[in-house]
Order: sequence, then structure tokens, then C-alpha cells
Amino acid sequence: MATMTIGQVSTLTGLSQSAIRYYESEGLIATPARRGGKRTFGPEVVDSVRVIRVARELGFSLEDIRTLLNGFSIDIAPPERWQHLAHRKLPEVNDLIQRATAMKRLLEKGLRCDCVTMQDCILYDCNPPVKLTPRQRTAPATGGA
Amino acid sequence: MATMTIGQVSTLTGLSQSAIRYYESEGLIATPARRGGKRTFGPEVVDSVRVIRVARELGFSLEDIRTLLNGFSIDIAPPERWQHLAHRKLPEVNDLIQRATAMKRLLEKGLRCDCVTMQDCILYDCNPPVKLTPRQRTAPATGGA
DNA sequence: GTAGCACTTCAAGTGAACTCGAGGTCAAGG
DNA sequence: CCTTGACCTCGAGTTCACTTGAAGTGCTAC
Repeated sequence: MATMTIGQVSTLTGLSQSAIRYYESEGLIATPARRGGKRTFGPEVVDSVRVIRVARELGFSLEDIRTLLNGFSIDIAPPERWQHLAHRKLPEVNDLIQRATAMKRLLEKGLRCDCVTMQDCILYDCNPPVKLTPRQRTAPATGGA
Repeated sequence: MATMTIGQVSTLTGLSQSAIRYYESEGLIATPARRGGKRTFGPEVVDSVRVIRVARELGFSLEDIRTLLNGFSIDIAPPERWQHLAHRKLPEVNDLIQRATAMKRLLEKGLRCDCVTMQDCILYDCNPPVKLTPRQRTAPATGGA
């Protein structure tokens, strides 16, 4: 029947045992059965925990994730189910992708130019052909001191 | 000469005045000149603050951002300049884009299926043709009480 | 039967990133 | 001169997401 201890879940997911207990206490994962007081997890919890991890890394709060994971009772009309939430979350994720892509381009541009700081790369049109030496236009912002 | 008060910067960037002061105290933006004790910002600070904001939303810590923004002295050899950091950050951003794109697909899939929770969408192959009613496969995880 | 280990609970602590409040300053307007 | 409003500093408080620590439990091995 392949149940797991919290230690095994921790190893499989890369999260600490205390983090997993915390997620349980916060209602992000279902309260597992206990055997002799100890949690016995089914294999599906590994997926749940991984989902939580990815969503966290994407900037979702645990509050958000709880709602996304728990969905709604099936007694509630379809438009209120998690699709509804997905619909609300999608623009956020799209936004994030947009911003991340912009940052990616900026970083890639940074690899090809002579700018000393990120601001320079943003504020000056430092495309490859220009080839200014950094000295020609540094330290305009800081002023004295 | 178009200098700005902190209130104007706050309005233009959408960040609170206290957050802007905090960024200054943390060395993320240059210490602005004071006129009668009050900060007078040049227009470039708006870009800086916006960059900080985007980077924060992408999950960079202030520590990371400080380094990205401040770059290094031009006395330091080219490989140590911000390009170096860009090079280290790029995989992180690419990773983020990958994960965000996966999440986007999941959310989009969620809009087209009958799953009640996000887990269901991940754990079951709930592609449109399958058309299970949710009842056929809910509550497998929780077990008793 | 006792040592060891992985687990348990619960409360308190931590670090990051701000936010808030108190008390004070500065320039303009009535 | 006095008020008003936007700003100032500094220290303490808050929120989130955990982590840590203390004290205890249950099973296995010797």
C-alpha cells in the first residue's frame, strides 16, 4: 500500500519535515492518517507538496495556494469551482511571464554590452554597435559623496 | 532641472514613501541630495525604483537587487562586472519562465476540464475528451477524519 | 529494560521586507 | 505669528513562511 513517513516525503520533495507539518497545519495538504501517532502519507502527497513548492516559487502566497488546491465543494455551481480561480490567476501568471521575459532580455543584453550596472543597461541605449567604453558615461546618478 | 520630492516618486512608482526610504537605507538607490532636510530626487530614480519593483516581483531578494543594481567598480576586471551577475541570474530567470509557463498551461487546462481542485488536474489525466464527472474520482486522499 | 532514532506537539524565535507611530523640521499661506 | 502639510528620523511593530527548541512517544535492536 506504499505509505510514507514524513521523512520520506521530505526526502522526495526536498522540503523540510517542519515545512510539511506547517503546510498541514495551514490546511494546504490533507491531514494524513496516523499510525502510532505518526503521520502516514499516501503517494499523492508528493505531488501536492511539489505543486505547493512550484507555486511558492512563482510568488503565490500560501493563502492563494490553499484556495487553488482546495478548490470548492462540488455542491457549488461550476463557475465557482477552481476553474474560476484559474481564470483569475491566469492573468497574474501571464504578467509574471511577461516581466520575467523582459528581465531575461535585459540580462541577455547585459551580457553583450559594457554597462557596469543594470541601471545603465536600462537607462542608456547600450546596444552592441554603440561600443562606448564604460568611462564615457558612468557616475551620472550618484552625485558627490 | 526637474527634481522630485519623495511624494512624487511614490506616486510615479506606486511604492510607498517608507519603502523608498527603506531602499535608500539599504543602499538600493543612491542617497539623494537634500534641500532643507528633504530629499530631492532626479528623474532617474523613477527607473531605478521601477526596476527594483519588477525584480522583487520576479522573486529577487533586495540583496540580489542591490548587487545587480550597484554592479562593480570599473576598476575591477570586466568579467567581474554586472555581466558576471547577469550570467549567474539568467538561469534563474529562465527557470522561473519555465515554471511559470508550466503553471500557465495548468491553469489553462483547468479552464477546460471538470476538476474540482488543482491537484485533480495534475494527478488525473483530465484532458477534455475524458469527461469524467467530478464525483467519479473525488476524495481519494483525505481518508477518514 | 534501556538506548537510539525517527517521529510527535506546541510555543517561541527568525529573517526579510516593509509599515507605523511619535515627535520634530521646514517652507508657504493667511 | 501660527497653522498646515509634506517631509524628516528612529525605533518598534507587523506579516509571512517557516525554523528551532524543549519535552515527550512509539518502535526496534541489543
